[in-house]
This record gives sequence, C-alpha cells and structure tokens, in this order.
Amino acid sequence: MALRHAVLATLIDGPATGYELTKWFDAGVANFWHATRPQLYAELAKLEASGLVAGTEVVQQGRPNKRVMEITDAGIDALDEFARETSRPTAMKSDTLVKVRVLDVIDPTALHEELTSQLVVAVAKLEAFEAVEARMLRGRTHDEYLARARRVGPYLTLRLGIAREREYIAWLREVLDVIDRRRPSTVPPGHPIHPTLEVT
Amino acid sequence: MALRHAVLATLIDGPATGYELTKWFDAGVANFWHATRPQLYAELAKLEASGLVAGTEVVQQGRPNKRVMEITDAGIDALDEFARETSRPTAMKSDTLVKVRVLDVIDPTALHEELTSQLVVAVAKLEAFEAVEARMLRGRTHDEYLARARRVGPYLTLRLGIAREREYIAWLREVLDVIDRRRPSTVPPGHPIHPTLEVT
DNA sequence: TTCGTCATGTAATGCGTTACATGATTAA
DNA sequence: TTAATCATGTAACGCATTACATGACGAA
Repeated sequence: MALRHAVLATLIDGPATGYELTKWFDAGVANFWHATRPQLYAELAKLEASGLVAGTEVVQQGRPNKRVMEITDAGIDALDEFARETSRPTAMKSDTLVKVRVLDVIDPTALHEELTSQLVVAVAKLEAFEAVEARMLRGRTHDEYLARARRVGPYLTLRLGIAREREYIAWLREVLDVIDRRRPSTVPPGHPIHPTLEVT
Repeated sequence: MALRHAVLATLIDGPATGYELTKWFDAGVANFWHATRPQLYAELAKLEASGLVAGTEVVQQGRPNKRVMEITDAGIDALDEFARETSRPTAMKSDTLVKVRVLDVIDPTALHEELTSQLVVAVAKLEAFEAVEARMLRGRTHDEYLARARRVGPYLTLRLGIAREREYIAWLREVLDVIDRRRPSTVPPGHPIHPTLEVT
C-alpha cells in the first residue's frame, strides 16, 4: 500500500509526468522503489482524485500533450502520516538468489550467463549512481554535505544504493569465480567469459 | 511466478512441512525469498497436484498431524528448467527507504523509532546468519569450504545475506546519527535512544 | 489461566505484470 | 526505412496480504 507514497516522495523533488515517473521507477534509477507503467498511471489517477496531486495539461507542438503532476499540501500531509505508520522490514525476493542456492544441483551454464549479464547491469547502475552522487556533492565532502545541505534524504538513500550495488558486484564476481573453478571453463584462454570491469 | 521454485529450492535441503516452511519464509531466516502462510499452503497444494513434490501424512500423538513434503525427480527437473529461463534484476521495494528519502519534509520522530527497531532486528538477524555460517564452516576457512564442500549454493547466498545485513546496520546507524544531529536529541544524557550494540 | 507453539487451511480484497492499443517525430 | 523517444492509457490475469477459522499441548 505504499506505491502512492513512493510517488508522492518522488514528486517532492518537483513536478513530473507519468511518462517521466515511468522511467525513474521502471529503470534502475530509482533505488528505493520499483513500479511499472500501468501501475503508475493508475496510481496517479487515484492520487489526483483524492487531491494529493494536481495535474495540469500541457499542450506541446510536434509531440503528444502531457499531464504534469504536482504534489499538493494534502499530499505532503499524507507523506507525514505515512511516516507515522510503522512498516516492518522489507521482504526479500530474488529469482537469481534462488538459482544460486541450487547451483550444485542444476546445470550452471545458463546461470553463469545470467550472472554475467547482471554484472554488466550492476556496474552500469553503480556508475550512474556515483555520477548522481558527484553532482549532489559538488566538491563538498560527505560530512560537509550532511551538515549543511538543505535536504539530505535523497543523498542518504542514494548512499545505501551505492553500497548495495558495490557489494552485489563483488558477490557476483565471487559466484562466477566459483562456477568457473568447479566446472573448468570451456572458453579459450584470452577470451574471458565475464567482464573484468574495474570498480573504483 | 517463482514462489514455486523458491519452495522447491528449499526442499532440496530435505523434506519439510508447510508449517516449517512458513517459519523459514516468513521470518528473517530466509535470505533469498519471502512468503506468507496462505501462499505457502496454496503453493504446496499446487506443487503436489503437478507431481513436483510428494506429501506424506504423519500421524503424531499429542500434536496435530502433519504433512511432510518431499521434492520429486520431476521437481528437480523443474528447478533445472527454471535456471535456464532468464530473469531480470530484482525489484527494490522498501517503505523505510521512501520515508528516509522524505526525512527533511516530515516529522522525523516516528521515523527515528522505526529505524531504531529495525536496527535491533537487523543485528539479531546478522547474529543468526553468522551462527549458521559458523555451523557450515566447522572450522574450515572460506576458501577451503568453497574448494571442498559438496554443496556451496546455500553458503553463497548466506554470504550475500551477511554482507547486506552488515551494510544495512551501518547505514541505519548513519541515518539515526543524522536525525540526532539535525534535531538535537530531547533524550537526557546517559540514556541513548538507540542501541549501541557492537557488531563483531 | 494465559500465552506460545504446533498444525492446516479458506475467503476477500488489493497489488503487480503482461499484453493490447495508438500515433507523431527524430535520429541512424 | 527502421528503431527509439515521447506520451497515455485499458483489460485480463495472477500473485500477495489480511482477516477468518479451529483446536490441543505445555510452560509460566
């Protein structure tokens, strides 16, 4: 029941269209919530009906018209109320972890490929996160930022996202290594089967 | 559509009743999937109907009877097939992260409490994970275990669970610190508002 | 005597994913 | 000319949560 609040939390940073929200929530950019397009359009309609966001039709030339959504005062109140409710720890769900758990029982070829492609995605995501971090800090140190910045919430969630991504990358490399050692690689030397991208 | 595979992956380690599975999936013990009681009983019924698990009624004295579920050969095949399908990266969803993101806009009192109780839970979870790890290693080093153990899958997933829990604990402490510094504590000195449990 | 554990389910409601549906502009 | 981007939705189906429902045993 928190998609509505995730949307409101995003609109705190400024108005956006359903299309823009789709990209933030669907792509890996959103490190705090995930949602699909139909969900977002449906949720925005409900939020508007209950007065928590206000939409404005913007007519464009050469492009389809768009509806820019803005959070209302009632919307901010709703966020405050949400923060008062207690929610219990987040539920973990990962297809990939299920597969790794049974890695000894199955043919690991396909799993190796999957982990490799996830490694590429994770490295790209980490780089994107670090770019956002640099843009936020603008030369300031971590401590300076926390002490002086007007808003620290987005920075703090980003920090967790970065830490998790780094760790996931290290773990993926370890698992790939284990698979390689257990099932001696059939790849000719000089052609590494998984990327050796450096994380700085 | 992967709850069925998560259940099968658990039954690889030996037969279990719906009740036992409930505890593994519902409590924080399962570091790779989460599911609720009604879901599990429903899924087990479906799995049995399609022959991927076989249930045996066990009559007990002094306690309700139970149905012990065991994975079948067809069940193992289903896992193998599942490993061949590609699944895309896991979707993140966390109420708590949503709240932290808007921490500057809301009253942080309730959030502070929530983070504190999550810290306690996370520390306990980490200790439980580390106890399982010690039991698995039985004195061997990480490398020895990976080289010689018959099955390494459960160990590898546990490793990620441990790493994530450690990091989450560190992050929670950081956020609590930020809240404390920004809204000078109303707690009298000598009575810390959040636990200072050590993670070794 | 009250609470926790063992043990299994159903019913109602709400959340999430996939597929369907359309159509103009711009860059390769 | 093919694909990507901009832009918004509906419909069908399946997954997940919460509440309902029951009942005996053992420990505090």
